[in-house]
Amino acid sequence: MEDSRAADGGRQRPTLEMVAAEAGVSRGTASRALNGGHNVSRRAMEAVQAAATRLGYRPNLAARSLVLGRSGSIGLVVSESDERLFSDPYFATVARGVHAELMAHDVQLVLALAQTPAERERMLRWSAGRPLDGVIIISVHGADPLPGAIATEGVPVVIGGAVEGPDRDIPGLASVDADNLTGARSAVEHLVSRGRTRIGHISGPLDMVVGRDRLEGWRSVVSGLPGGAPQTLTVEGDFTEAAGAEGARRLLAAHPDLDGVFTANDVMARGALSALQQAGRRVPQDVAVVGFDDLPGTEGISPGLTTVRQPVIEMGRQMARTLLAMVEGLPLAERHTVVPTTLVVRETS
Amino acid sequence: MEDSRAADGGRQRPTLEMVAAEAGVSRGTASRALNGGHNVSRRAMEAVQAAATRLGYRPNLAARSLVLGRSGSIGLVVSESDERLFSDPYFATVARGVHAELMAHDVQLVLALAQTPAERERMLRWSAGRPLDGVIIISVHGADPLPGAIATEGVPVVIGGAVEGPDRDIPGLASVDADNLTGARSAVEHLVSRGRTRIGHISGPLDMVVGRDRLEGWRSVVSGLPGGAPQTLTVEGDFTEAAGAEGARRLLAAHPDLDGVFTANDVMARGALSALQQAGRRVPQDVAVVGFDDLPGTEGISPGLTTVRQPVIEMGRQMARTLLAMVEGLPLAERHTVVPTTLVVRETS
DNA sequence: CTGTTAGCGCGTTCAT
DNA sequence: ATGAACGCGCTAACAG
Repeated sequence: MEDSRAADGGRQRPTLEMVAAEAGVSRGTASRALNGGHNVSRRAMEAVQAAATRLGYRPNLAARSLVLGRSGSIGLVVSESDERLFSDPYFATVARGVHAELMAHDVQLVLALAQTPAERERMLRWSAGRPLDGVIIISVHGADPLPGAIATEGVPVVIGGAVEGPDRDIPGLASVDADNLTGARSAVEHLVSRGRTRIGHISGPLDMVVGRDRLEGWRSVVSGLPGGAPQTLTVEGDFTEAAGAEGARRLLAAHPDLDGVFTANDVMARGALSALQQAGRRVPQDVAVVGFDDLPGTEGISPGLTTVRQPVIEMGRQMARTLLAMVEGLPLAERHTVVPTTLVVRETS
Repeated sequence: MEDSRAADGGRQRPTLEMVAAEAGVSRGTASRALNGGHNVSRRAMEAVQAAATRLGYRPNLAARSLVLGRSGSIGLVVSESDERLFSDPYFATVARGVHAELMAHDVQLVLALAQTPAERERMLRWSAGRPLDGVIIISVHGADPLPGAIATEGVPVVIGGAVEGPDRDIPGLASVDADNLTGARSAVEHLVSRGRTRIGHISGPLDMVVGRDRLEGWRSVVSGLPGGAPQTLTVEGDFTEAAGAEGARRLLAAHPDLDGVFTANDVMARGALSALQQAGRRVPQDVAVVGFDDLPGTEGISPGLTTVRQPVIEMGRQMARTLLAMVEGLPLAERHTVVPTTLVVRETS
């Protein structure tokens, strides 16, 4: 098979062996010259680099991974429908933070989707094969077994969001989350301080920890109010604008005297805002609104929205930093990081 | 180093060798048993599978890629800012089509971003290292050298969009595009048939072929109208809603008698729609509007919008099919595919 | 049907 | 500073 050629009608891809031959050195020297260049004479160095350029040499990453036990790339896996992935600015913002940190460390970021059970199974098999040095998983619903399963395969995992249950104790699994409970409380307390007494909540999906945490924050404050925290003051949403609008309508129907709304994210706040206005309510005079997120670059989404800011880009960076540390085998100061939030008061409250 | 252990505090990851030993067969037999199972006795088959399960064996993908010369995954690279990637439903839709087709062929899809020059350089180096069997590139701006460069490295490339210039002749590079010229013409001709005579165009980025093609389609029809196709009837947009609104305002300012607008995509149409209404124009009575795309699931974006439908999901599938064929080394019927569009008339015209 | 062997391309000892 | 040799984990080709 001396004559085996690539399917691309070209000649055989140059290997390190060929570069070495071209440069008149051994493969070992060529390898050293190309990485770091320690213990290599100037002459050899230059000869190798010239040969590599001349031949258009590109190191085969599979071979390198095999010997190094590392691929130099990490994955961002999203357990979410592609619609939401591409429509909710939250994902883009996390990705931006992760991306920024990884670029600084010269590691390649790949995004992958794992929506259906079949895909999650495939994702497990795939990542267990170690094409990635580690994975960041965001938007975890329910008691999703995927993160724990991947971590158990020996692949470091960082979850964007909180981790409950036994997964917390898996050594190869870390997390970065905002302090949703405190953040939600600050939002509702702010509404209370503004004299609001009938405060509804449009929650996130209740199969997500983030949804339950923000709901709990709301409840803990509202339950201290005269009217208490009846079921009817809460509507479950799914973080989409449509859910925000629908939620506001339902709250209004159940409580015409509604004077405040806390939504679990800003996208739903936008939906609520337009529904409230369509219902003839003035914001904030009749009903005050507070959201959650305050993502950079989304001022256009809901101008003047009072909201709870979580530093999403920085959280993304933190996820990446944590993961890289785990890949290096470094000890972590804390496996489960909680980041504080900030209330940002604007015109809607 | 007999005792080298993984950093995850666990024992050595099981290799095929260990599975074979556990099953009491040779590595060759174990390999055959695990893939396809040809020429393997029932007994051996079962023993190997049992051993693999017992040990929690996961094949090392790097090793497999190295010998097979194939990774079993392909990349979708987006030359776009993460904001647009995540905000324009077009990308999600292409991704859905690509994804669907790849899943059917059991190949893993990975998304990667290549925005800045530095990132594009890194992307070239990375893909040349063959971690991917092929690459689909969408949203190509200007005379981007990246696709051609990757193809020249022997990695099959399919471009989502048109290809101009010398890249068309690179054997390892194919493309799938809508018939933008004809599509745009049909949109404008439709407006003309509705009696419109003052038809403006809000274009896509003119550094993209798709932007220029749709503009040209508009021009070819409008230039035959009494008023001709003056510069002022065109505004360059960037496919965002804000650009659509701004574009409509500028068109209105230059041509108060504007009675039709063709936008290069539906997202901009939405922006234009609200700007027109804010300016007191009724749609379609005063100004008729036609967009481009008609992506599934976006009825909520611009209800009742007349538009030029391009079958984006199917185009995504076609990109994947084409790429897979190239990876297999199969001959292509046509390297540069052009897909027809359909005018969909609704209430805005 | 099965075991043995030969690489895939590369980084890294270990001598020199 | 350099070359020779080894092995990463796996599949395929070859004998049996």
